[in-house]
Amino acid sequence: MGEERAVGTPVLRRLNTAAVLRAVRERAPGPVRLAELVEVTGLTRPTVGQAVDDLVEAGWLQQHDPATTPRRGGRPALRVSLRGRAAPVLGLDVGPHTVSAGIDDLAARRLAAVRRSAEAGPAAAGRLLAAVDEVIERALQEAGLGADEIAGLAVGTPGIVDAGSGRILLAPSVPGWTSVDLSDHLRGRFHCPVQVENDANLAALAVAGERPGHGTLLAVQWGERLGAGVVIDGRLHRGSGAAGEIGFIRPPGHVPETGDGRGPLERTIGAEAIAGKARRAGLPGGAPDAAAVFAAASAGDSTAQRVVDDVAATFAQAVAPAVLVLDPDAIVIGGGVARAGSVLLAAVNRHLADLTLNPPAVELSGLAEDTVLTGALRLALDEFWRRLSV
Amino acid sequence: MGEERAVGTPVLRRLNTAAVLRAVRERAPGPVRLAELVEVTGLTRPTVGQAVDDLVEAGWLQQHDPATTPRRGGRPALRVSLRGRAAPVLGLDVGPHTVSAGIDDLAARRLAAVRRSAEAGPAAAGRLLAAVDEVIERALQEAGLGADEIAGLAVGTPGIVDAGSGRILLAPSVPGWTSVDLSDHLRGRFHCPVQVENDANLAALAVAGERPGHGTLLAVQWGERLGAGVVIDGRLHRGSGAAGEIGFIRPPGHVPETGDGRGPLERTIGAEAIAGKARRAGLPGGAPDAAAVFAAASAGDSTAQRVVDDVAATFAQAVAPAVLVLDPDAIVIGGGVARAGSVLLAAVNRHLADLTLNPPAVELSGLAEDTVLTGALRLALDEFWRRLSV
DNA sequence: CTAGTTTATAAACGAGCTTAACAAACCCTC
DNA sequence: GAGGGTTTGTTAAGCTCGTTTATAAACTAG
Repeated sequence: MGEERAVGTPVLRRLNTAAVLRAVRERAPGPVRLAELVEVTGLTRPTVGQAVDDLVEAGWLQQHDPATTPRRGGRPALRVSLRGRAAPVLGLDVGPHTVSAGIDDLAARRLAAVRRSAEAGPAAAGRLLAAVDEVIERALQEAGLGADEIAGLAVGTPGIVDAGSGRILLAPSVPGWTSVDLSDHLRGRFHCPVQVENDANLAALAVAGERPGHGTLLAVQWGERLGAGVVIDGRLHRGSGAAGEIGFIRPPGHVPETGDGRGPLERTIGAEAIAGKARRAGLPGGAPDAAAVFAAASAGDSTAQRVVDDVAATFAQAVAPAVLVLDPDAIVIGGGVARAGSVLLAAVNRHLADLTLNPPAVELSGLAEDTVLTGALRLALDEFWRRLSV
Repeated sequence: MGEERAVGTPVLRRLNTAAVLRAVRERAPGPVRLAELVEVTGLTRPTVGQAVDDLVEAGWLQQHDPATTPRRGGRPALRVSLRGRAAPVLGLDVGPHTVSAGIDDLAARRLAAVRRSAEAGPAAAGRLLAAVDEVIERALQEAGLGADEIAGLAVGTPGIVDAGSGRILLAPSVPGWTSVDLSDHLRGRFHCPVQVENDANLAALAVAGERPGHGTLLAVQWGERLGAGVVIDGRLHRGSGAAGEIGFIRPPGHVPETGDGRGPLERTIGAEAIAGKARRAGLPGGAPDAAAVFAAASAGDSTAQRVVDDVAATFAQAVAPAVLVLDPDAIVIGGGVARAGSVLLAAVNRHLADLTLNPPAVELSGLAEDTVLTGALRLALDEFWRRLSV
């Protein structure tokens, strides 16, 4: 730790080269004129030239043909861009039913995306692991890459993950999953940094990536299960490892056990519980699912509206203390329930305004199915760049 | 923003000088041999010599008389130490009833500490401001310093403070306080960085300073009012400005308004409310205050024990959602109620264990009355060092 | 008083950035 | 198509800084 040895002129070179690389990255994926880099970095032309030469040599950047540069009435500029293929990263989303893999290049361009379902049930852990290996293989093939070329890897999984070892400590939704050392398994195949992270946390990272600027964000994944991730100034907050587990908040009143490892709030306002509430409230139309309830509420059905309001109130009361302590700029709701639309949003906003000092903006996530995968790729990329600049 | 211009060899000098200063600071307040600095920083002897010369010249360090160095069988070493007086910082704690000021030197040695009471009531804001000016004057006198020598200033005040402007947005406990621009007032007298911060946040910073290492800490101030500060990896979490306002968490059940701006949780388990609960429960001994209730509970009185358990349960239920989201390593309770001792602690621990996945260590703060002042001085010092290394 | 140890000083060297002058390549106008 | 204007690239001199290496200083132990 604290290795800051030998601060001589070579360190300057490293610093400046890193600054140039960062500047190119910020303008990715398009090519950048060297003169532009001079302006942006504040370095002088010879310095930038030297750094670019080094970076091209090392494979980080690629020169563009001067013939193709747009003319602006002077000597044609040299242009460079990130050579994305130089360090692709692999992301994985290991869900209880689905496993997906994606590969992004340095500039966050998607090189491959593969998805595969895996049946649940007994021995699910084993099947999941096999599915993981398969999607990895297919993704590598699709991108035309070997495992050794991968520069970073991040995996999203349900459950609570130990930050240090990467071991999964608690994963009620996948039987046997805690006894699989996923991190170790992957490290056997890849010789790059491997990060295992809770899926809701990665989703939060993906959501934060969509939002401009920094600040505090609470990103809720609301489906059958209920989880959240906290992102502060672009960085994931892990707490002592289990941050964001809002599914285990206990709402007022008695919540019957289900024995499937779900938390009290999940059992009260998870997608399944919402359908149950509607059924008990006598919503016409047989056995509705959560989506049907929200649709009915949107259409004006007063029974459904009461159910939605009840759900929103419970949610707001459950998270209000966390909102008061964390004071996030926004709460973004994703997951299956997020497709509910504005009915739910308005109700949550209304209740939260009543329960907090500084009600955050409550929004629905605009991200589609691949949220966790996107977050995993983002984490892998972030880690990669972080290592570069240290 | 992003000014990183002109990265030439002079930057190296700045970097290395800063590294030397940091190394000296880490060994404060004792003097350090130059040879030791060479070893610690990894720089070479001539470089360290140059940096030390510069720092002595600029007044940051002072040389020690070689005659006084302990002999170790060789040429006597040059030794330097922080010249604390070079940049003292001023801390203020503006409470509703008491105002205190403190001055620390660079090495966090206390140079002055002054306290003064200010009566509440109408026109309290004006009297407070006068008291602030007075304690500042006396502290400066006590330390033998002029206002221009102060290198940093931080103020703790009740209420919610806007991070950008330093304006106080909400302060129910001091009438008229929001219309006083404290930050502006101080900036008129001092030409150093001025930070205004919520008092509970500063207390949290002080508590965090007492704890080794990093991690997530929820520091609760529990007295008549109830507030908290969140410290993550040594840095204060401000959220959008009002983080930690646990007094406004709404516990289950109806909480009558009192119209004095206190939040629902404060009205339920604040010091005054605890006494009220005991009175209503029929605790013998007339009109007890909170301390008496805790004392009776410790002594074995079952009525008092029921009250304490009720209070602890309410507290635990209120903060459990925040604990699940934040997953702090510890909750430290300070303020008047903290003097309750292990009765309260045990009860809170018990209830929290039942309501969270990963129950944090609940502890009592070891800090005395000056918690907020200590935090203010710490914030001012942190800011000062932060500015130096940028 | 000499040997050994620890520390400080000074000069030579090398790496890196900056300045400044100059060259290249292109557009436009006459 | 020749020359001026513009943007960009190239090169060499000069400066700052850290490192290396050799040498001197100051002290203790025996």
